Amino acid sequence: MTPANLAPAESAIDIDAQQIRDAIRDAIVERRLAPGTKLSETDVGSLFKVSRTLVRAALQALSYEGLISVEKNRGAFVASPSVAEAQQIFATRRLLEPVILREAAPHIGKTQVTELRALLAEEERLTNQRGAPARRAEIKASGDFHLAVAAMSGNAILKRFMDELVARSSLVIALYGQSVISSCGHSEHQQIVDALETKDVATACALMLQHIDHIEADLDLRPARKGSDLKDAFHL
Amino acid sequence: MTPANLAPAESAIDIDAQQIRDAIRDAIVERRLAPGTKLSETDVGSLFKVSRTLVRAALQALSYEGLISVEKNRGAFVASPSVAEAQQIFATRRLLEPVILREAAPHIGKTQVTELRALLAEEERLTNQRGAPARRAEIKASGDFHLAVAAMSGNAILKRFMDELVARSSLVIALYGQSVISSCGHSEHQQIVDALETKDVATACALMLQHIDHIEADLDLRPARKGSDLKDAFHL
DNA sequence: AAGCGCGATATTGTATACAATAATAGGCAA
DNA sequence: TTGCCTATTATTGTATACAATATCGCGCTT
Repeated sequence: MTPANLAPAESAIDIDAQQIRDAIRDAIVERRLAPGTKLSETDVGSLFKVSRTLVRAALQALSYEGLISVEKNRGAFVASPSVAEAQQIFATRRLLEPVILREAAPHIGKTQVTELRALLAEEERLTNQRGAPARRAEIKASGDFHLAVAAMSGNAILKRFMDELVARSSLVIALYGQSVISSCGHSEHQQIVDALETKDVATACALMLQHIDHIEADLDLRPARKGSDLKDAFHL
Repeated sequence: MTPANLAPAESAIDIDAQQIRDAIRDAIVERRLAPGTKLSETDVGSLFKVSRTLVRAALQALSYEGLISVEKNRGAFVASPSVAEAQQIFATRRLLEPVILREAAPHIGKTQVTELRALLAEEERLTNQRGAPARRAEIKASGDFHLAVAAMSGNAILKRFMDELVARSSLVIALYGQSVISSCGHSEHQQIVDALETKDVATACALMLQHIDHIEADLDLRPARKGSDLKDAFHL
């Protein structure tokens, strides 16, 4: 499969590695590229009208983020996190997000609440809209909420860690998600903002943990899936 | 300055990007390469007897880790974290290391304690040894202790986050450290292991925070240093 | 003498060419 | 027909060539 669904409107002249990286990352996060999809250097290159050099740079960067895996002499593939990796990703989010919330809380005033509510509004708008593009935008918007909170912590390092975790979460949801319905309960984000607005950090943290639980509850993280249990797959 | 102190014994045939990256990272972490040092692509390439292609790949990877900064059309330099960055690095360690400790604690049994004590013994051996190479090894060993604990958490993602933080901490210490003496109080590591051995996680966390405080206390993180305050520098 | 501008030089950015490895298909033998 | 082996093809890995940009030094001007 040659991904023809990669470059939205990047026909602007003079693409650089960073833009390619962002375009591919967006495509992965919005699930236009399925886990396992091969990203051939020449294909991607011709798509963006650049040489393999820049493509390789972009792919290398994405592999560092854990969004693609490059196999020596075989090429780059959109990552398919194993069950174990999926569990680690969410375990890490459970550990980090409360910490981030506590860090961010002191910096959250009227301005920040307004900013977060704007994100919520956008989420809601997308929820009420139908069609695949809206679903994709919704996935991204849902992640953006978590990232916005992380940014408010004022700690760029934490923000970067969350960038990675949110992006990889999207992959996990693509692989193991069951309900087609939105990945993130929108109302839960709302409740978290409410708690933040009243400076009730403890409640906000509790809600965040519940929220992550709910996301993970929608996942089917049973061991199978890895070819080994073929008989099991047919037996039922 | 062309770094002649980079490749220890890498004359082994067929170096790849990963090895170059590791060699440079070690050189940075062990402070054989000072912050601000320029890493010219051709120089590094001829040093390892590879083309610029591989060097660029290695440099790109290191820039993701925050160990070097690449300026467009100007080249790559060993990073010199600003005061603000330095503070964020340590702030993040203060947030993460207790979390890691709590995660690791359940997995720490006799075997793990033995492993940690072996690291402590190595640290002590180096402390009692004189000469620059021993000092370098000591810096690395001190970081290795923190990384070993992170590894015991069983969470590869947390481990990777700590990899980055420990490496960058080494840069900060190189830049802002005052005492020439060892960066990490060795006895503090020992106390932490003692607490872990008795499953006293709360104490271990408290000791860890104190430990980080002590490291940071040895730093001179006053704003100056950035050229702007020349008059201040001479005034005193 | 100091400052400015311009040309020479060196270094990085990108594309391409070549080498090495893996995937594929076809044919041969059992 | 099935299985294996080989030749072919395609793709990645690495080096090199060329283009673009920045740096440095020289000479000119004021």
